[in-house]
Amino acid sequence: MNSVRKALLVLEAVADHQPVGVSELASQLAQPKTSVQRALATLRDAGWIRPSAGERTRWELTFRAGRLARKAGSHFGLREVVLPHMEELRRQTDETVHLAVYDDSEVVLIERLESPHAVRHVEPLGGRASMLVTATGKAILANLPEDEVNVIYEATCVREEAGMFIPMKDALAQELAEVRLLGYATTSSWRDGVFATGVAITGPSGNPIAALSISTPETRSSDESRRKHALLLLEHAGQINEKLG
Amino acid sequence: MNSVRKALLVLEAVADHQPVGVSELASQLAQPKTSVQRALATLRDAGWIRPSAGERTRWELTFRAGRLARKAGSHFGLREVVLPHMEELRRQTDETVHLAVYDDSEVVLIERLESPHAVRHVEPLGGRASMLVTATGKAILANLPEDEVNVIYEATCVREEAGMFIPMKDALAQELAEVRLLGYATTSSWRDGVFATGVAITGPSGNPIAALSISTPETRSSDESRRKHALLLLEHAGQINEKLG
DNA sequence: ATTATTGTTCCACAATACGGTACATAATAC
DNA sequence: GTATTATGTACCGTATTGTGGAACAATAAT
Repeated sequence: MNSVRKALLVLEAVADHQPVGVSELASQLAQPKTSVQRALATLRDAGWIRPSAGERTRWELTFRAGRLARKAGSHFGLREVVLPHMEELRRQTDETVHLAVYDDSEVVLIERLESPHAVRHVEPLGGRASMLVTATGKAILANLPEDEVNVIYEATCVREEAGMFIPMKDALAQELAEVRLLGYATTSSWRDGVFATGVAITGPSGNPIAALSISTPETRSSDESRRKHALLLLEHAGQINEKLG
Repeated sequence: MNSVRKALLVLEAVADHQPVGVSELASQLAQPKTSVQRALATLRDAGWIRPSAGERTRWELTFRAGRLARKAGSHFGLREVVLPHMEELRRQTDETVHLAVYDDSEVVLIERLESPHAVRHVEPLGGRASMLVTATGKAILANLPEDEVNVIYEATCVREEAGMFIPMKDALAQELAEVRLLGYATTSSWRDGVFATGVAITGPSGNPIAALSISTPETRSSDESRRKHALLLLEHAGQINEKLG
């Protein structure tokens, strides 16, 4: 189904450049204008894109992808199961609680409950981050087979954004072993002045599908609070895994 | 491009039933098993779905749709532009601030900053609601041409969930006229005990693409706070529209 | 043991996606 | 002002490609 492939590529190209016209897309994708036009018409008929007002037809996404996204990375409505636990975690800690899934060698923040404190750590929803340095990312990595970890490691190196810290391969392996032992991951090297603790959420298959984390400003972080956060996360993750199983 | 249409239907069916097998999908969609299987293989190759572990092959979504969704309803990164204003609004009001887009005759909550108060209004991200009774929905409707409003009205009536309040058509028209005059919409008939004020965000084309709202428990709501919220929203919406233009 | 259901492969047929060419309109250059 | 490029859209004959019935092995239900 070549046409499907092309149509999906067109869809993603529209997402990246919206609002955008046929010709620009065609040159971007190195495809004949006619083919792109056909794909656009089909995607419009299917309700995934719409022409924005104006003389020259510019294409933009509808929210149809959003309907899917709500369910992506979540068998059985991950969010519905996890959200109550996130509320409880915040109540118990008064700190910011994050839920992230992994996609394309990165973690993606899909839900967040914020600390009530004036000083707090805020990340944008939908934001992406390296798996090698975040608490959520390392918690997930620790539950993946070694070869997949390697793939992700390489992919992260390739991406290699400026100023990004990438741990040595053996240092990472050692840390992941420790994470497996403890059951949770921590980081203070992701955002300056933020200490985070994370645990993986594994579906019924045992594969990690998401991770929960608690972030605190280092000024509010102590040995005691770190222990408390780790314990709470482990407890809730256990209950969540139970519910998903 | 019939195949594209079918593939997209399969994709959405997978989203609705994941994890799900070929046969169930085929009967669900009333399509020959072979066609569905072909579509699944293509979607897998394209990276939109993956087989979940297990003997019998069950299909589930990857997070690829999520990548699109982040950009849906937002040319020029709507969220990036709006988020700082939401932060400022919450700082100024200490109340919950919502950002919603509209899709398929409903409003969808895509970003939320919560009130620091113990008593606060919390809606789930990605949640959907009628446009006819929400502050965000009415703010958007007031900026749409009359015929589109009618389409949405009819669609909402058809959906007709149990216990859902649907205003009379002329009452709605009158209210929307008032919203156009004031520039903002209010509601207290959406969630019991919650008063909300909303304004539309119109892109460069003048079409409404999203809406901002402030929600407060009625116990904390007064004539003064309502005036304040409306003014702040209008001010910020103006600045946002400026930036988008 | 028997039956129903599932995921998967094969294949001949024709439907349909393909992309070159063409045309009209709107920005741009001169 | 005209000339020129770039853009969105329509047409059309060819063969590439998607189509769905039938058959298969393997599991689950009876």
